[in-house]
This record gives sequence, structure tokens and C-alpha cells, in this order.
Amino acid sequence: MTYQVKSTVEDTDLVEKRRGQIVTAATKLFATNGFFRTTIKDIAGLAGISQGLIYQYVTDKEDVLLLVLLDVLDGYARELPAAFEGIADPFGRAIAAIRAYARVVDRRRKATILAYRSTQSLSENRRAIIQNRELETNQILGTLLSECLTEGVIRAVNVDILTYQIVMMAHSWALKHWYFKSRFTLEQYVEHNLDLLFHGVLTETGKARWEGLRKPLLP
Amino acid sequence: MTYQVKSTVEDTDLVEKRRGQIVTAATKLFATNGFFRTTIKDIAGLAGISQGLIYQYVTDKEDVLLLVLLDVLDGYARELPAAFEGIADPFGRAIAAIRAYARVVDRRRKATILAYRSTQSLSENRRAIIQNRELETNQILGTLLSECLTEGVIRAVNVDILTYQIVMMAHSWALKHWYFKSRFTLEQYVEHNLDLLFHGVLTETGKARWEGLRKPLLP
DNA sequence: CCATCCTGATTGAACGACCGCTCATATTCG
DNA sequence: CGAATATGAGCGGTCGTTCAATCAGGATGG
Repeated sequence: MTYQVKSTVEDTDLVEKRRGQIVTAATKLFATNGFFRTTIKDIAGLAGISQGLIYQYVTDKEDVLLLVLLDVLDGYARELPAAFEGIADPFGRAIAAIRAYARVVDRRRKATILAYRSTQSLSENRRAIIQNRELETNQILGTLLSECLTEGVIRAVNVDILTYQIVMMAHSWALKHWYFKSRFTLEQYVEHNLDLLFHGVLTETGKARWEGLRKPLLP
Repeated sequence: MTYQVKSTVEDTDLVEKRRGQIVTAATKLFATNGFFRTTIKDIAGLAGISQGLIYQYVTDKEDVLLLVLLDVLDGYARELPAAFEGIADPFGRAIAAIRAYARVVDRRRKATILAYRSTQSLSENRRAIIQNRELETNQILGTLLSECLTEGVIRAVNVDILTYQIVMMAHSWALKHWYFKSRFTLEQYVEHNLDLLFHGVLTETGKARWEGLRKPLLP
């Protein structure tokens, strides 16, 4: 939780508070103007502190980006489990989680896009931290889906692929919002995708035809 | 094809040639270092021309980015139709197109990521040009899928949603390559996704259960 | 209870480096 | 020779980062 980001200030509460200010301001600015167009001065101004002070709580401008991205991913990991904790049945849990995931992405649409835009601007090791955090979140979904599989409600598909299909379905709502927003509500978007995902698109004729065109599934 | 990017040079062939050099160099540099970390000097150096000359063929650094992104999208639009032109049967055409699309994305993986990273760095109107071009490419796939629908090989799903599912499946191969590369080959990835897409994931039990959990599909 | 001191937090001016873009000049070629 | 094309030094501006100076507030001692 307290990240491997160094600070010269000892007082933990103060560090928490100041970083909170910095991250809140930086998220807003990065999301609208991008990482490179945002200056430390901008961040300091919006956070209500001086430029110099930021460097007591962070070593780099890149560190600010790391803190922002970690905060976004933490948001996912925090809000997801709450959505299905009351539900006993695995399939119900999975569906609640998927719908919740889409809602979380929708609420943080700009921040989600920011993650795609700027994770690559991080140095190798900082990027690895972010990717690991993403995997942890996806693991939550992956586990739920595995349980559906053992329950016999979904067939023996590759869970990794399935998980990423769902994750990308949610992310795409943010990434392609410029297209979807005038055509679907979030709920319509999600339910159409679930319908596709669960039933598939082929008719009986189609399924027969596909048998002649498919390639073997190896792993 | 010749874009709404201004040049002070008259000779059309020369413009084509110089822009080719510039775009090739810039694509390489943008893809590895990002738009903002790449300098005009870098581009000029790799293209084998002087900094000043770039501004005879382009008004802005942003213009270079626009040319690069248009080139990537043109690549899609050019290579896709070739993949299915010999095939008569709509379903076969659609499948050939999907597989080809994934291969094109794979070949231009870094450039595809670049598009996601930096389209937002463009000014409003230049971004609109890019988004339009993307829609045109997707339209190729959309048409193929509509034909499958009238052929009765796929059921009456929303073609917009289906198209974007497939597009994002291909893009995800690039976006999440850091995850997939150690787990699947491109072909495995695609075939698993097609299997999911075509047959759906639910078992018969699952389908019955889903009836109680689904929400109505409006549009 | 106040004056003094000290430590850690905070400020913002300034440094140094960088970079997009221009323009006076050079080169090329018909 | 002259028009079109090409060069690259340099201008003007920006921005990340540092650091000497200031401030706050608690401890100390009279």
C-alpha cells in the first residue's frame, strides 16, 4: 500500500496527506492534458502547495505518474470485491463482478485511458509494478470464472483468454467511448456484450460451417 | 490519400518521397520513445535530412504524428481487403478478414500501441481525421459481418458491438502483448478467441441460469 | 509565562538543459 | 543565372529540478 516511492519527510500521516493532494491534482491534470503537457508547477498549483515541496514527497515527475496509476488500479481492486461479496452462487458472483467492473471503468473513464496512454512512459521497473498490479486485479475475475467452470455453468474454455475478453470489454468502453457514447448506454453496451459472450454468435447452420473452417485449439 | 497537410514544396513526387522518409523514421522513433521524447532532430537524423527541411513538408511536429497515424491506419485498410478478395462465401470471407486483421496488428504491434498512446495528443480536428479513418476500416469488417447475418450463419446480434469485439480482440493482442506473449502464439490467441466468440461460453445449464440473470437488450 | 532556540517543513527564484521552429545562407539543377 | 530545395546555427521559450532562505511550532530554560 505504501509504495516504494521515497520521501524525505518522516511523518507518515503528513506523507499520506501530501501525496493525496499531489495525486488528486495530478490525476485531474494528466487525464485532461496528458503527462508531458502537465508541468510540476501546474500540479503544485492545483494541489495548493509549492513546486519545491513536491520533491520532498517524490523523487521524479515520473514518480508522480506511478503514484497516480497505482491509485487508479487500487481503485479497481478496492471496489470490485464489494460488488459480489454478498452473493453465494458463483455464476451470480461473476456476473455481478463483470457488471461492477464496467461501472468502475465508466466512473474512471479518463483515468483508464490515461493508464493506456502513459504506462509506457514509465521506466522498465516502474512499469513492471503497474503490470503486476493489473494482473492482481484480473486475478479476482479469473478466480470467479474458474469457479463457474467447476460449477459446470461455463464450458471448458481457456480462462486466461476469457478473463482478458471481459477485461478488454470493460476497458473498451473507455477506450472507444468517443464511438459508443452516441450509440449505447453503459448498460446496453454491457448486456449486449454479455449476450455475445455467453451465447456466441453462430446459428446452428453457422456452427456446422465453422467446423470446416476452424483450426485446432492447442493449449 | 494525399492528406490535408500543407507543404511548401510543389513537386508531388518529391513530397511523397520526403514524407515517406519522415514517416518511416518518425514511426520507428515514436513507437520506441513516444511522441514527446522524440525530437525533430532525432527524426531528421534518422531520415537523413536536416531539421529545417522537415518544416517544408509539414507545418508542425504534430503534423508528423498525424502522418504517422494515417500511415498505420492506411496499412490496415490496404492489407485487409487483399486477405479475402478471392473468397466467395461470406462466412469464409469474414473469417479470413478477422485472421488477417490480427496478423496485420501483430506485424504493426508497436505502431498500434502508438496509436492508443498518442491519438489524444492530437488537436481536436486532427484527432477527428484519425477516428474517421478508424471507422472506415472497421466498416470493412462490419460489412462482412452483416453479410454473414443475412446469410443466416450468425444470429441477430448487434453488428456494431460484434465488430468492436473483434477489433478489440485484435488490438488487445498488441495492447496486452506483455502478458500474452509468454502464453500464446498469435494463432492460438486468435483461434481461442474465435471459439469463444462463435460458440459462447455457457453450457446448457449455464444458458438456463442466464435467463434468470439477464437484462433486456433494448436497441 | 514568555523569550529563545532548533528542527523539520515549506517556499519560489533561479539554473541549466532542452527543443520546436525560423531564417540567412548554401546548394542543386534545369 | 535563377528558382526550387536544403542546411543548421541560433532564437525564444519552456520546464524539471535544486537550494538558500523563510517559516511554524514545539522544546528548553529562565
